Amino acid sequence: MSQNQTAETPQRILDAAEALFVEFGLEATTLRQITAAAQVNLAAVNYHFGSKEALIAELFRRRLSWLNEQRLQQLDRLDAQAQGRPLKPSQIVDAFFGVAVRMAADRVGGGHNFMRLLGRTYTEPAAFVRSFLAAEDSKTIARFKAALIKSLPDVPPEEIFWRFHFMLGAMSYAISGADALSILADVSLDDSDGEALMARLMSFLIGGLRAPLPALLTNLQQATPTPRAARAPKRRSGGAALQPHS
Amino acid sequence: MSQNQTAETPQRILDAAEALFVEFGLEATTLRQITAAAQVNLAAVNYHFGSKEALIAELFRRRLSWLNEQRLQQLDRLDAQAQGRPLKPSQIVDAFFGVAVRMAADRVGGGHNFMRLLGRTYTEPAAFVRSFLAAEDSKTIARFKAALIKSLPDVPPEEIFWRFHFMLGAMSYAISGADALSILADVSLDDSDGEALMARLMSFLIGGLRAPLPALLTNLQQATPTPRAARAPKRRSGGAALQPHS
DNA sequence: GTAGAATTCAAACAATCGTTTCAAACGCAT
DNA sequence: ATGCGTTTGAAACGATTGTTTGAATTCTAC
Repeated sequence: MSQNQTAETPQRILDAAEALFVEFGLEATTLRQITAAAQVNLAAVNYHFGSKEALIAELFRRRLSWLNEQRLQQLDRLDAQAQGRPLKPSQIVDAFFGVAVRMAADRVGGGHNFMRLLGRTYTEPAAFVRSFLAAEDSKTIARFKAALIKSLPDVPPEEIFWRFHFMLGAMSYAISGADALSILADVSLDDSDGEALMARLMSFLIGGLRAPLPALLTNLQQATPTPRAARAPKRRSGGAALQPHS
Repeated sequence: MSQNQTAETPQRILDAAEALFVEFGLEATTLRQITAAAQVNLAAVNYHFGSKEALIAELFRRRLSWLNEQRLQQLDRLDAQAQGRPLKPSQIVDAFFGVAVRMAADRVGGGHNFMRLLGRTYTEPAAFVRSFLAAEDSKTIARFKAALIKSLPDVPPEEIFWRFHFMLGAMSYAISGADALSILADVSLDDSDGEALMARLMSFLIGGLRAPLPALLTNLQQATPTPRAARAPKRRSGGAALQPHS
């Protein structure tokens, strides 16, 4: 037994876990699912990684470090050839989001699965996930925000922060792609073409980033009713609530 | 005992569950947490709702029905006073996203909690959640998409679908707000002003929606390395992987 | 007040979770 | 081949999960 075929056990576990986490979520995916898919023993996860949490952390770390490395290299390249002059916002946006979307377009290497997972994770409730996400991303984000501020001297930094945040959301949903979109659209959209998605997303992002500043001190609330909680009108239609089994 | 103070048991359960789901997620939140927070007996959830899944469904239903009702009313109002002429895209966007953001600004009625939960749920892995999300939203989404298509006759419908999707993502992150933003920004942004957030988001959305169409048949891949999975370089720094307890 | 339905309560249910255990199998230097 | 550290294997661990049970309690109508 134990042919140790091509990849060693930790790699197999990471790859299997990545696919399952996308499908079922971090919490709902069990170690038994993962080890079964990876064709390794159940105890292998705790042996090689120490715990499920450590497995998740390592899973994100190996991809995020590569992703942010590429982003910073791209920004360095642009900075070098700009020779001190401020970059165009579209260049900065492309360096940050373009690398991510191109990674998401990589279906065979697993990048697609990971990016779908990552987009969801920025709003993940689990505290430990957000903590190492922040640790991995903070340096990169800081450099890109600084570049954007320098690139858009007429836009207040706080406004840039928010728009960067909005762009992250748009990218996240763009990568989640057909999953959530199939809810909304009766037609099935073709999201297999990563380059086309990239082009769509990029023009949207630039349009939003360069939009005219909001007139903050304008018309207050319009004729909209107060958004209170809807009192639940009636719960069940038919019979009483006696022992609602099955 | 059993003072049955102000709200009856099902309401108390729904309100408590809503707050806990935002904080810990749908799966990670236990019925014992919920019933303890609502100060009701553990069995009350299964008695009144039938199961945890049914509780979640009812929780989303009571808010979503109200939300989509308001959206459609707003669109009806605009349609009526437009008298057949196509609406401005900003009007349509405001009718759809404005109602949501204003609901998210309602912190006392629980709307804030729910909208944070909703934004995350569109990318939720759990199948049963997405199914009734689709059921609740499909009619509303269809009407708004039709309005947008009519409002933007020069933009291909498929492009509008995608941009609508991007807008949903931006709104989701906008509402998640300071949670995810605190990862990215060292400064603490003030997201307490719902009207200011609304203004920021709306100008971003309109800018993205009205952005020039991407030149789809342009430059192909640039000088970016192939986004393969990074081979995990080294896992642990120090000692061996023998019994890594604690 | 009393009967009967609706609700609440404490306790237990089977199932499944992440984790641990310890012996067996393996890899590899000598 | 021998010895030893590394990895795998099957089985069990305690804890926690959603759910169910059946008796007590409260509520409502007569």
